[in-house]
Amino acid sequence: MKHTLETYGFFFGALANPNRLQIINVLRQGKKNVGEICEATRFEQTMVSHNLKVLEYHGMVFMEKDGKLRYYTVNKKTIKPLLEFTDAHMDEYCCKLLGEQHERKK
Amino acid sequence: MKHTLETYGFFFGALANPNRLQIINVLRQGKKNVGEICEATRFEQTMVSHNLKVLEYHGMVFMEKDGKLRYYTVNKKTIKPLLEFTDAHMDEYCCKLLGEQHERKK
DNA sequence: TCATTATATGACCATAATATCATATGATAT
DNA sequence: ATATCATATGATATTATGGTCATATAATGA
Repeated sequence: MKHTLETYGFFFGALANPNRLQIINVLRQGKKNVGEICEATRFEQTMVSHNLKVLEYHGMVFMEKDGKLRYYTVNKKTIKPLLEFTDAHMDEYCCKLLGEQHERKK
Repeated sequence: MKHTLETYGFFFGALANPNRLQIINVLRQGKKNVGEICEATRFEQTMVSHNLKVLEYHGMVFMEKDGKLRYYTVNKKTIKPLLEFTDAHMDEYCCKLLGEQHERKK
């Protein structure tokens, strides 16, 4: 751990939100502008913009202007292995626990 | 992504807290019981127990009873590469941004 | 059995995160 | 210059998270 604990916490916090994860997921299919992300997710534009800002700040997505459009791409180098790795962990440890006690409140 | 977005979000949320990260960090040195974790972190016992529960739920730490003591170990298989990977990402993308705009409120 | 030590649990309050609403900026075209 | 479209920003209300306090459980020993 080379950085402060706050920095790590902040970083993981960016991934701790299902809506942001859905945006990431949509971007894994390829480059998309904000409108396309809204369409794919059925999220409001302002919400998407706010969350893209968080993701961009943490280097999880990159932005590229094209006229009045802004295209976003996911940082595959980071996101792909991070999620694959998390998948593997969940397969082994997490899912067998879900539903036991700690069920997240709706 | 094989699991629900909520599950991933919940998982990363467990890592989105500096105190939990500090507990993890202490456990990386080796197996410790709750009292030893309190001593090492200077955290209150109840706070440590609450946070250990979260970490254990997500398979990030394991627990082993020994008399009235409960020893915890970190799940190195998951935590070590996850943190190393995050380090590498931060070296490249994150730290150069810190302090620019999104500084976390105190 | 009772006392003590170690740890966990539940309730509560303060703080932080989040989506939404209203509005602003920026780019293009007319 | 103004209208329009795409996106961003700021404020606010609501919800979620987290630490603390009080208390419970569990194990051991006297």
